[in-house]
Amino acid sequence: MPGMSAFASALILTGPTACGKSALALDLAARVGGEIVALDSMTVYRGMDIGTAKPTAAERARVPHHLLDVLDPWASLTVAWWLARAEAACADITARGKRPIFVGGTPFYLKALLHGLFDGPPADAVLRAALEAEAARDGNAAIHARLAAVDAKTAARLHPNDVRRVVRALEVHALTGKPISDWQQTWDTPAFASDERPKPQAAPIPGVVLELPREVLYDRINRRVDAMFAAGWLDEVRRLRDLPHPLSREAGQALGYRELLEWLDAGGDWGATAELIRTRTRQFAKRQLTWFRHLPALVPVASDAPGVQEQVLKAWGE
RNA sequence: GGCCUCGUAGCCAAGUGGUAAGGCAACGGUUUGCAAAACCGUCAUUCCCCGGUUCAAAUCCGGGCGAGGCCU
Repeated sequence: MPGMSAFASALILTGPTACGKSALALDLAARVGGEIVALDSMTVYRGMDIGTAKPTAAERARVPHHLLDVLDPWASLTVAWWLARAEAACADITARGKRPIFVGGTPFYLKALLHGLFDGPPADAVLRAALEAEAARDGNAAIHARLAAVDAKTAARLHPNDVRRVVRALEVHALTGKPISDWQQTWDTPAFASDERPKPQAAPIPGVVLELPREVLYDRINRRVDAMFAAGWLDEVRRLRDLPHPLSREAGQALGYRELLEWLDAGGDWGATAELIRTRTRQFAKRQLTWFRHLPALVPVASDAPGVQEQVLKAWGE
């Protein structure tokens, strides 16, 4: 795993959306001489502030933040790009004698940070489009069968309707001549539990997941979404819509932004739209939780407990 | 008070005599270059209640309760 040294003194603070990560991180950063690196796939975009709960200018003045506002909303983003930037940011922070603190809740990026990515080929837009068209034309089963012919192991673990992953598997095979299952040796997934080959050591970055009772978390999510509306979220989305370029696929799928954009040009029941956004945000939190539950390296800490700061510091080994 | 319509899971809803579609929500899960995305699984021994007809009723009949509409 390249560049692990850049993460040598890093720390992680994660948790589901609206659990109180950012506020806590500010205090923690002051105590450990840290700078914050956003572990987030959406706060990278300029102009997407309210709906992504991006730290404010005042908060950023208190503690330096990295990887915020580094992309125009019409630009695409991938995990690999994020990971490379994160590594560079950490190197920079460390060189200045500070400690990088990853703060955010994008679980896929977190997993990539902890376990690395396999050294395979990046996405090939043209090939991918062709593969997707093929799936649409011949059916999901047909393309899945094609994968089974070249990579039985991966085909067996992917549902035929999981077109996205079937396409990527086919893409990697087409580009490298090797099945993706040969490349994917980095992660310790159950699918490879029986493999004999040695698994690389995961990067030992101390990490904490903030926890909150489900009902409390859901209530905070509902309130925060409403607070975002009150803060002018809809106007922010109007501004994005009036930009010279349309949002990239990645930015356009941000929670709430997608629904608000749809509401702006199709109209409809505002109350229903607001409720849809609250619901989808709760569902996202649920998905985050299933990742966190299965990342044993993370130490759980109750977000609403008195003395959280001390508990997090202790879990970090400080 | 009379007439009509309706009552199926948390919500919407199909089914009008042959053994409870579907959607949403909820809950669980997958996740190696779109991940705030995408995908998968589970979820009514029962159809407002009581009685009747029938080999068989959510479906037909009678009564009750509840909701809505119209009339006086």
